Formats: sequence, C-alpha cells, structure tokens
Amino acid sequence: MNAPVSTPTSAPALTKNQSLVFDVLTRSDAPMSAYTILDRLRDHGFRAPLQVYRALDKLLEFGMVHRLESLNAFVACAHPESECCGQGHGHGHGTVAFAICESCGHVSEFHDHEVDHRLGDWAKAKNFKPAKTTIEIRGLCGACGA
Amino acid sequence: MNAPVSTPTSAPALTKNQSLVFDVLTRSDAPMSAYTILDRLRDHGFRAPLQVYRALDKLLEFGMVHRLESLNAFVACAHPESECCGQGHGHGHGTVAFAICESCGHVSEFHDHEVDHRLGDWAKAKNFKPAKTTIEIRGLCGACGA
DNA sequence: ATGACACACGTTATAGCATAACGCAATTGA
DNA sequence: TCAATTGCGTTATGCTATAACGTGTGTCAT
Ligand SMILES: [Zn+2]
Ligand SMILES: [Zn+2]
Ligand SMILES: [Zn+2]
Ligand SMILES: [Zn+2]
Repeated sequence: MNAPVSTPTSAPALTKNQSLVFDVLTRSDAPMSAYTILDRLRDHGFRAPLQVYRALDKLLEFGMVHRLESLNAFVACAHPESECCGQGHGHGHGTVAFAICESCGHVSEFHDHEVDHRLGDWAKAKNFKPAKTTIEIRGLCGACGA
Repeated sequence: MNAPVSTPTSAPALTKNQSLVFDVLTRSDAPMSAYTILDRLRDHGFRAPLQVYRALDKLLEFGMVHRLESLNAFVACAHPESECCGQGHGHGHGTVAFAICESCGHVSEFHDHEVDHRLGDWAKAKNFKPAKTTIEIRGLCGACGA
C-alpha cells in the first residue's frame, strides 16, 4: 500500500510522501528547510524529520528538487523540462546555477553552458573527475537591489 | 591582553585564538569542521564551539580562510597571495572555485576569470547584485580517480 | 585620570540540520 | 512460497551554529 502510484503523465511515479513534499516545495516561492517542510506537513500525518529527508533524497535523485548548499534548504527544480546539456539521469539537466536573493529569498535557477564547459576543462586538465557541481550566487535580486 | 598582536609582516594582526585556529587549518591537508578544530585545540584551552566560530568569522572576513558550503567545513586559503581580480577586501581575491576529492578529502582552490565574468554577465543582465559566489566541484582527484 | 566605547574572550544554554538503528508492511520476481 | 527490495513510522542520537550574558582590556576624547 506504500508503493509508488503510477500516473498517466511523464516523470517517475511518486509515493504519497514524495508527492506531498514535492507539492509543498512547488508551491513555495522560496527555498525551504527540511524542518519547515515537516511543519507544513504535520496536518498530513508527518511527525518526524526522516519522513521529509527520505522523500527529499528520492526527489533529488529524480532531479525534481535541488539542494542549496549555502542555505541548507531545498527548492523544486525550475527547469523548462528540457534543456541543452541533458546528461542522462532523471530530469536530465547538467550543471545548474542558482542566484539567491538574501532579501526576499527568491531563487533563480539557470544553466550556463560556457561556465559548465570551462569548469569541465579545468577538471580535464587536472585529471579531476567531477561528480556534482554546486554554483550559488548570493546577493540582491533586481526587485530588492537598491 | 586579548588585543591582536602586531607583527612586522603583512596581513592583519591575529589574536591568539585566531592564530591557533589558522595554524590548525594551515597544517591540515583536508577541510576541517568547526568541531574538529575545537577538538584539536582542547589542549590549548579551547572549551566551546563559539571560540572556534568567532575566530573563523574573523579569518573569513580577512580572506585567510574559506568555508566549503557543501561540506560545512573550512580550509585555509591556498592563494599565491596575489591574484588577478583583486577586489578590495582582505587578501584581495575575487571569486574562487574548489575541487573537492570525495575520496581523499584533498581540496584544490582555483580562480577562473572566464567563469567569473560569465556569472557576472548573467547577474548584470538580470540586474542581480552578487555579494558572494560559491563554486564547488565534488568528485575524484587525479590520485584517487580510477 | 575618568568615562565611553570597541573588541576579544569565556561560559551556559539553546536552536537548527541530519542520520543511525530498529521493526513493520507491501511489492516484486524467482 | 520465499527472498529481496522498497517505503514507511518511531525513537534516539549526533553534528552544526548561534543567543545571551558577563568579564577584561586596550583606545581615545574629555
Ligand atoms: Zn533543475
Ligand atoms: Zn529579492
Ligand atoms: Zn583563497
Ligand atoms: Zn583524492
């Protein structure tokens, strides 16, 4: 009874908990910490952090959610579904960057091919095998900037 | 008696605690968490996390130490002291990137002008005012890679 | 000198983020 | 049917970071 529920749409089937977490993140206009998500889902039966973390682990694996390392928080993926450097797993997007407004909390997700290549070249030159790349710009968005 | 001690060399004068923390980080060949630093300094009178965090805050401000967001850990700056995009504060280096080996823990700090500009251009186009940029590549270093 | 101020420090307590370890239930596939 | 896998719920624990309080010490203007 806890198995993922298949849908007629695309994307991997989500379990109930995964759907709940994903919905909360999707509706939010700012990153959320795992504990904030937990609080939003108390009414839906969530009682412990692990319920959230387990769902997040899967959503991250599916590429439907991103973790913001500099914030210890999570956002729903904002990709237009299909991007240039599809790289195999899940949603299929390569390295992505985030611009995080420290005033209003808004996050812009974007991909810059050039940056990606440039870092790839450095890695190749140093014989470094990249697994996951984090790019986060903290600052003030257009609406909040002086 | 707790004021910074002036030295004949360059760089800002460090207090005793700041020096101790910086020395530990400098001697380490891998990033250290604040609590690991604390443990290393018990013999020197450190008893509480705040002693470490306060020293780290200053060292970060001076640009002598960097925080690795994806690791919640800290490293001594590995710059050759003077770099291209000096940007005012402290040591005077612009945005820097880190390649972190997930096997041996070794960290390479580098600066890529092109990447820096590219992200700057994106920000300018979006009217986003960057304050601090994080770039971290996790993977396997040349020595550890298959 | 004396007071105001800034700053480093030490201590205790608390807040916030993340995982370990256990056992149960349902699904899958041999 | 049996074993392997996956998701789930619960309790306890560990790691990371800061709040709030008070102390001592230099600096500098009065
Ligand atoms: Zn995305
Ligand atoms: Zn904003
Ligand atoms: Zn540096
Ligand atoms: Zn290595």
